[in-house]
Amino acid sequence: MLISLDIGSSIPIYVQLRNQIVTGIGRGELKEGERLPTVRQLAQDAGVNTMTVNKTYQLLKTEGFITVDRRRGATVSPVRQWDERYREKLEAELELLSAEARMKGMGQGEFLSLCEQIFAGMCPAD
Amino acid sequence: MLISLDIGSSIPIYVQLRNQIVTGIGRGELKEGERLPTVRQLAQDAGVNTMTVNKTYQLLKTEGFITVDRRRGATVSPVRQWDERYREKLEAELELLSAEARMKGMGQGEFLSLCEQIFAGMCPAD
Amino acid sequence: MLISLDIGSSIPIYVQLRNQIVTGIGRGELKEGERLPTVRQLAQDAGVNTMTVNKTYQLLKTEGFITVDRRRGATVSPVRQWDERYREKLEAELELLSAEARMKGMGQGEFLSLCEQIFAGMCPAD
Amino acid sequence: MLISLDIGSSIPIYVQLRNQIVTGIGRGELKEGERLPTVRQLAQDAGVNTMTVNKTYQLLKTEGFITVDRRRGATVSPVRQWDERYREKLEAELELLSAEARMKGMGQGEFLSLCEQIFAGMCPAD
DNA sequence: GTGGTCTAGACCACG
DNA sequence: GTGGTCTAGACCACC
Repeated sequence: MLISLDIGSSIPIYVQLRNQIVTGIGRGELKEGERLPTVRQLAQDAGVNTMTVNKTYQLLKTEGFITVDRRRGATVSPVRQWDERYREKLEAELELLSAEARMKGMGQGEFLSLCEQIFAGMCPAD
Repeated sequence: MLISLDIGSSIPIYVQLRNQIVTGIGRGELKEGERLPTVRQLAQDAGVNTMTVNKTYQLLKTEGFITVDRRRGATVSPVRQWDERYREKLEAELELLSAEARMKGMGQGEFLSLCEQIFAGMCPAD
Repeated sequence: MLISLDIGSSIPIYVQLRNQIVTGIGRGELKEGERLPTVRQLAQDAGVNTMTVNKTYQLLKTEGFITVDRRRGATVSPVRQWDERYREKLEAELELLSAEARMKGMGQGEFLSLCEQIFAGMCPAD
Repeated sequence: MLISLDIGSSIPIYVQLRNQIVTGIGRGELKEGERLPTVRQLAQDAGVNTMTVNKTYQLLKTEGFITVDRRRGATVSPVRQWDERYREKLEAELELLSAEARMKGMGQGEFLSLCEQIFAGMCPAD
């Protein structure tokens, strides 16, 4: 998995890391049950402080995306059924993206085909 | 337009305001050329400082969503064609949303029908 | 003379007007002794308040670029010798432009040929 | 780097600061990758509020002249190739300066030698 | 330690 | 009456 951070972005580094790992899992680069790099390893690869990676793993654990075991390290959790709060959050974010796309002159067909292309293209193995 | 802020959210107030205004425009509650509330008015309605609203308007102006005129205040800009940077930003955000949806157990059909429902439902007048 | 204002620019309208008139004179579209439009005429053409145009003419008068006569209206003043204050102002502005050009990756040759092209091209009649 | 502000100037303080920093970089007093003073430090040195300096840094960041890193503060960005919008802005400003110089009785030779002297003299190390 | 955000209140330029 | 700027001082997130 390749990590590319955007220093100078307003998004905190630990959130950028979290997003890249989530995307990596979605893409199938990291599969269910597979181990994530150790905190120290990832910190070295990404060139950041171990505290930062630690925060990322704690966040992913809280969100239910990974399991942290003292012996086996961090592993990808199995897929779970969504809850109502997630659904609302997703809808709000899609609404914002849709509004922006409209204001940038993007039509419905184009927007939806992009959504399909990206969702379908993430994980060809599925 | 109703404004609801989540104090205590990690998202800065001026970004929350920006998002709500963008969504409001996308929904058709604010149309092209229409005036936004004055800085002071919105500040009072939302219960925040004028500088916070000012920051929001500056951001929207930089993004090309509104025009700020010394005489008439802020108005909704006409739709513009997107550029490459926006496209990349949109793709990255959709990829992240798709990955999260997958990991929450959401299938492609469900995800896409949600996208369509939200995009189509924004602005019934179109 | 064509006037094009950029509403939403941080530059005040009366300064934009002043700049366009100065550029117009430099280009030779307005010659020494020639009359400028009346305040009301220019205000109508540019779609601004007469007070704004008035302010522009007062500024140009203060700078010595035009003469305002109650009977003949505003006319372009003859060329004058520069003073030390103008020289310093010009140098400061050129230094800023040079610094920006350098940081945008522009070389000396390119910068100077642009200067020459613009200065020479302004007023072919000279 | 020495900062000298003109209180009472119509140019906002945060723009004056921006201009002086840009000129400083152009002069070679601040080199690529070098750190700028912290917001608080510069605020104290210049005798202005931290928010004013903050605004300056935000502006420089938006313009691509500096990078703001949560860890190391602000650093001078590497030189980038200019885009079309910058070119147009530069041309408009040079046209205005040329017109003013003409009306002040400055000849082409004198104007161009001044341009050369200033551009060449900025950064002797190059 | 850094920058980022926010407030309350003030003053000013612009039109 | 509009937005733009600035201050003084505070608190917070991030690393």
